[in-house]
Amino acid sequence: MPVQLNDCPVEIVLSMLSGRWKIPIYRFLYKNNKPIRYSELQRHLPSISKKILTEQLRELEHDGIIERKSYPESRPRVEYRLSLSGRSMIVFLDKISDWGERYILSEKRGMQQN
Amino acid sequence: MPVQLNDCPVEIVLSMLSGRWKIPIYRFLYKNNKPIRYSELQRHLPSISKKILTEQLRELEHDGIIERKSYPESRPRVEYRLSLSGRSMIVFLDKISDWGERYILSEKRGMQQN
DNA sequence: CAGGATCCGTTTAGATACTG
DNA sequence: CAGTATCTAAACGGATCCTG
Repeated sequence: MPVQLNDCPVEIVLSMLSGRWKIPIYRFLYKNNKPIRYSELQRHLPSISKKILTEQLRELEHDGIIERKSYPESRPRVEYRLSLSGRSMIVFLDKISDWGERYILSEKRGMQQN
Repeated sequence: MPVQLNDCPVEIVLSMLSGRWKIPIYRFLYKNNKPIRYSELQRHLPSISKKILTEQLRELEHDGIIERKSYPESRPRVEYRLSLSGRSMIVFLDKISDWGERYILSEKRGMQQN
């Protein structure tokens, strides 16, 4: 039997963001703030394979962070964008970023208290 | 060649917290707010093996989140506690927790806008 | 007591080829 | 265009036994 993820909200949220490409995908969708095509994501993340891109998008969609809309035209088109709740993650992502910048600076200075 | 982790601070910080037991360990050290022995951690995390516990502690120590102090007495004793910078992670961990609680509530209500 | 060493199954990422 | 399917390799977590 697998060890179940406990019910700590932090662990649940972190697990939703764990995946090699989820933050890069998030950042790209956040910055552009409009529906983005599958092929645009692929072009923007040069070293990702289709299998992985699709996998990460499916997981983000399953967790309600992004929304997917398919336009089955002669040239099939699929667009992704952040959901409202996904977009609201920025409140803590910004805090993480701030902490990270400080941490990285401290490291470079040799961790002198600051 | 491994794909390098890019220089996004969010990715760096999240990678420091990725590991099955890092948040549970963090929470225990944070809550107690004093040096905690290896065996206490082990008792508090019943389903963790020594190998994994040691691994996760080493990584947290390497990333400057916790500090390790060894007392080589007749009965060897090792204590762990959060570093100052580790303890300061609480500012974003609390935000993640808040977001998670809201997200979980929304999920239970069926994602009605809120 | 607090590990280290070894082995092993699962998960994750990636390369490549094929398809509606 | 936007995926599947298949295969391989590396990372991760865990069980078990050994040790200063």
